[in-house]
Amino acid sequence: VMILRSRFLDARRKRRNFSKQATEILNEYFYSHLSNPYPSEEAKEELAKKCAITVSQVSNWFGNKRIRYKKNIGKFQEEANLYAAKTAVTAAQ
Amino acid sequence: PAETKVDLDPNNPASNWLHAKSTRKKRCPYTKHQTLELEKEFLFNMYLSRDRRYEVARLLNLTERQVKIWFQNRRMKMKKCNKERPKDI
DNA sequence: AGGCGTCGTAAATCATAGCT
DNA sequence: TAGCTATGATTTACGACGCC
Repeated sequence: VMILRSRFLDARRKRRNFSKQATEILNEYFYSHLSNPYPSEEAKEELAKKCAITVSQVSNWFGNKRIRYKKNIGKFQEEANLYAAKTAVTAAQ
Repeated sequence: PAETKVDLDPNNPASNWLHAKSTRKKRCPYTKHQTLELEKEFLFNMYLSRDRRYEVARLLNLTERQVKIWFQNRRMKMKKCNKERPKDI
């Protein structure tokens, strides 16, 4: 039991960056909802499923993204353009 | 979500989304001792009586409001932990 | 009215993964 | 590999709203 407990706690402690695909999905949502980047609970659940992460992790990601974007919009301009172009292409199909 | 003043983003129209009020107190991390004592109290009871809150605040040199909010946050944390770990070990 | 409850969040801070 | 920074998670502090 103690071993399981410590193994579980270690697993929680060891943060891993999200996969490239997951980050892609989250960014697509963020930049296509830039005027109101607040996903509903349902949207969060869908994103969580698509990204294979938890709803809490989705909430954390949006919280961090909103504040960091706001703090330095210039730094994210390139990224914003990239995803804007991408969704434009998707929409054009 | 909260509603506040106009954004001071002169060049970016994209972010109209809001912020904390300017009157908000800056977050000030509690000391190890304060946190430890609060945790001990929480272990004893998750909800604080008015008298107990006054005592804890006095002992830890926090305001009663800070203690009240700490307990609210702590309960939310506990709820979150329980949800993400339904299987008990 | 008034106080304390939850819920969702902002903003600061922490911890460390993962580059250079 | 030593730093440094980017990134995910956690910690304070509220606003909005609910129920006595």
